[in-house]
Amino acid sequence: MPPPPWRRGTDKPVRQQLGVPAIVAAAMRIMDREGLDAVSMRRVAQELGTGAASLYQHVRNKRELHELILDEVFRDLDVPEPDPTRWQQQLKDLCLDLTRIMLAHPGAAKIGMETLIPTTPGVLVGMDAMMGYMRVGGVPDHLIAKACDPLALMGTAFAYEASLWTTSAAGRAEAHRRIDEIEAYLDSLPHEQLPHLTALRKQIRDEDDGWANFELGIDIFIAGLATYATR
Amino acid sequence: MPPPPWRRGTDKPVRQQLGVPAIVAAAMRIMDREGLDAVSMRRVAQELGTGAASLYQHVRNKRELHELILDEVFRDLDVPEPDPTRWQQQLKDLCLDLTRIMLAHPGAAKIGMETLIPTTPGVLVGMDAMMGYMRVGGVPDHLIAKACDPLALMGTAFAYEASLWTTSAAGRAEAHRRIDEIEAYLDSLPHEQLPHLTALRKQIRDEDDGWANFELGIDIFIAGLATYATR
DNA sequence: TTCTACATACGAACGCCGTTCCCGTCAAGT
DNA sequence: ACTTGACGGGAACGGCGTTCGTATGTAGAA
Repeated sequence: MPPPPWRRGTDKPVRQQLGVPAIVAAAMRIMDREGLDAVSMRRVAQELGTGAASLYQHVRNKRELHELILDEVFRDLDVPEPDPTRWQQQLKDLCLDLTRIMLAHPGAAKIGMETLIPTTPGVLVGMDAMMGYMRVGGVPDHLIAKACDPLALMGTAFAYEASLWTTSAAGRAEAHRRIDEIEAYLDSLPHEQLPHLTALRKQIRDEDDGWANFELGIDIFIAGLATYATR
Repeated sequence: MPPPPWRRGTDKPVRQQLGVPAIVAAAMRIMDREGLDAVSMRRVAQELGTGAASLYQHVRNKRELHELILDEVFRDLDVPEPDPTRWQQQLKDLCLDLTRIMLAHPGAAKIGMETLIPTTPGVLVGMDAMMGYMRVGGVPDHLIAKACDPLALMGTAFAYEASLWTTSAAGRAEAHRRIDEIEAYLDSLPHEQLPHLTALRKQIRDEDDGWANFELGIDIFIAGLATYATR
């Protein structure tokens, strides 16, 4: 039973109850629906029915808000216990999963690239798991510290690139326009210019499936890594 | 003999001679000095002593201007003839060189990441060379088309990340602050949480040299690629 | 119960941004 | 000499991140 109207202090509804979780949730809603560029302080505030200034009580600045989104996304990562007999598969799965969750929230990958060293808990859990797989696989410690970075970078960078054109129909159209441009350019050139690009035109056009492409990239890297393993 | 002063139409000097090369040169000057974010239409126009609107006669929009910068940067790449006996070294050198020139102009890497598929001549020359090395190395054609992408992506992504903190003292300080944050966080946790991250703390802190790190990443990838080569 | 102090909410404003409109001006073609 | 069309650039539109100052609801003190 609601309180009678005359007891309400104001005709305005109850004062907004802001808070970090509400803000992050709103931001993610906007990001998934309209893309990362739409996640501005003003737009998020609007989503919550308030003004931009209010957000600064809970969040230092836009960058911090973005990092909070990234953390939220990483919480979807699940990390099985390392198993020495199939560490390569596990490592690969983790990389693919990492990329998958970023693609599930286009925009997250961009945040991942822009954030120097993500320090939020969700991200650290993922890093720890990745290191674990390499350790049980017998990759030397000094190598792990160095290999972790490019591996995570590959996943993030791929997700970033993919989200550029996967998201919108406009992006996809743009990509095809670009490929056509290149083909036209190749045609306009004497054949001895750019011979390899010319020879591989077919393969490039066929290779439409970016994901298989990426999966292979990870395979290659892990194959290289296994070369260095001692066990 | 110059015309007498009273014959001049205005006291202003001769009409500005704009043009794409002048604009790109000015933009690069600003980028190298103040970073990519400072390369705004207004700022570039100011550098040329004119208004922002004037630039739109020569350049479709800001994105196109950025791509022109990227092309200019890629012109610094030099590409030796492929040599079947040392294709791996050549491939590695190209990747490193690619990354080096991007690091020489911080901001270029960000453009490279943001640009869906760069179609400018300078970039295509680099791609062609990369494919050439793999072909003489006996990497199967269908694989080349797929491997080229992640390889270029690794270089670009690394240069991007590196330029985030290499450029300014502020960035470097930020990076160290982040590492300290992580260490403090690890200390505050029960030991069984994040065990691998904890175990590798030393290696992570020591590994200060990002470049060696990246070089190793490329090595690993090429080692993996050689696994697939038939010759 | 009334008053006070404090944390929070938020309108307004500052100085940026990309882009477009529109008009003045100059140079080349007729 | 006149016309025309391409180019330069001022002003304006709508949006941005962030800060300042003030209003407001609440919790604790008197």
